[in-house]
Parts: sequence; C-alpha cells; structure tokens
Amino acid sequence: MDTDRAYEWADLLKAFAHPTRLQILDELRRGTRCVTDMEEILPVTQVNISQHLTVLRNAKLVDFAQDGALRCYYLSRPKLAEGILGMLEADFPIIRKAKEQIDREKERARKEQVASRG
Amino acid sequence: MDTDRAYEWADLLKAFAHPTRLQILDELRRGTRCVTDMEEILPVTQVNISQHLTVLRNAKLVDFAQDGALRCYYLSRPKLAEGILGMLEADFPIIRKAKEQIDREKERARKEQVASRG
DNA sequence: ATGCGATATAAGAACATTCTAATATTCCAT
DNA sequence: ATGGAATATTAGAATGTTCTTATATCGCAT
Repeated sequence: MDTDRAYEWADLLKAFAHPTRLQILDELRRGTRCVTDMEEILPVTQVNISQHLTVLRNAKLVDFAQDGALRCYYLSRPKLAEGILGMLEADFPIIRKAKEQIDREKERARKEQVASRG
Repeated sequence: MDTDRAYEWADLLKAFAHPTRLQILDELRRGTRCVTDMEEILPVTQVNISQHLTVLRNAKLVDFAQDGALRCYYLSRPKLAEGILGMLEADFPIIRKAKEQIDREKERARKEQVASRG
C-alpha cells in the first residue's frame, strides 16, 4: 500500500470514525432525512449536526437535494457506508496464535515459495 | 444504533484511521511481522511504530507472540481487517439524487408501509 | 554481570478535531 | 419587505491525537 493511498484511506475512515457521524450514516441507511429529522433522533445540537454533515459531505459519503428550505440528505456511496456499518455489526472472533503456530505458518509459506520457484 | 454502540464502533474505526496503522495492517495481511520488519518498510521511526502497534493492540486488531527478543505481530481479527481494507480497495461510484427521485422514493416507501399495514 | 539488539514507555510539544455560542444565510409565506 | 423556519458558518475554547526526544525494559550471548 503506497503512502498516498494510505493517507487517502485514513481520511475516509476518519470521516466514519465519530459516534454522531456513524449514527447519521445509520439513519440515512433507512432513507433520506433532513437535518430536523436528525435533531429529533440524535442527542446533539442542530449546529453540531450541520458540522458533522459537512465532514461527511467533504468525504463524499453523503450529499443532499434541496427541497425548499429543507435539505434532503442521502448516502452518496450507499454500498460503501452499508459495507462499513455491516462490518461493525458483524462480530469477528479475536484469535490468538502461539509462537509454534507462527513458526509452522512461516515454514509452510517458505515451502510454497520454494515450490513456486520450480 | 444506540449511542454506546456508536461510541464503541467509532473507537474501533479510529484505530484504523491512520495512514501508518493502515500500512501496518496491510503488511500483516501478508503474514506475521516483527517491528524491525516494519521499520524497513514504513517511513517512520521504531518508537512511532511501537506506539501505533499499541493503539492497534488496544483495539484488539493485532496481537503478538514473543520469540526471544522479537515480537511476532499478527492480525487478531483477520476477517475484520481484511474486510475493512477490502472496502477501501473497492471503488464505489458516487451517486447524486435529484429532488424528484427522492420524492418518488418516499412515495414508494409510503405505499409499501400502507400495504404492510393491511 | 555486562553489553547489545529489539522493543516499549514517558513526558511534553505540535497539531488536529470537536464543541459551544453567536450570528449569518436561505427559502418561503404573509 | 418582514418574519419565521431550516440550515450553515465563524471563531475560539476544550479536548484529543500524534510525534519527538530521552530513557527504560527484556532476552540473549559472552
């Protein structure tokens, strides 16, 4: 992974990595919402929601369509947002490896490499 | 999504959301690595790598097995790490919706709800 | 027990993010 | 044109993260 890509991806993940923003994205999974809708659901001020929406907008995770004074926000990369939220919802067991197991894995990898060289 | 879960998940994503840490995780996808291995690959100091490994360890994303003076680090939730890195590697098109489309979606959702009520 | 290689920890400065309070903009109805 | 509802912007304080420098610990060989 080159460094530029690492920075780019870290920036994208930073946009996800805030409780309020995760809750906004989760809410938008259910459909389009305007800021007032979110105010009713989230325990934070209107100003703060607006600020988080700006972060999400800059990350190209959400966008809006104007409807009079309302702004109808929606997920602009729904598969990406759903994918990440999905990973969080799934639970992955935490594994441990003993030194011996790691040695065996290394040995196996070595053999495969030798085999592929001829 | 309840607030506790949102905080917990945001913390997990924060552990991912740093360029050096993403590079470490990516490297560990290829197999067990010790700190010196990473020093050769990443453009940062040993101390800094150690610090990032501590963050990853606290997030239960990596763990190590001691081998003499070496610490062999590995992914402790490989499917999770691979899943997230995989999402980043995939590219998702950025969509836009016009107000009219949103109206149609809302209308459709309304009808479905009426239908499901009987 | 001493020294060396590998890795970790501590303290603080530098930097970035988040929140709060005040205010601004925009759109619509009157 | 004025007022009110919806949303955004600004500035700064509060807080959190990251990096740097110095130092510590651990395991091994001598």
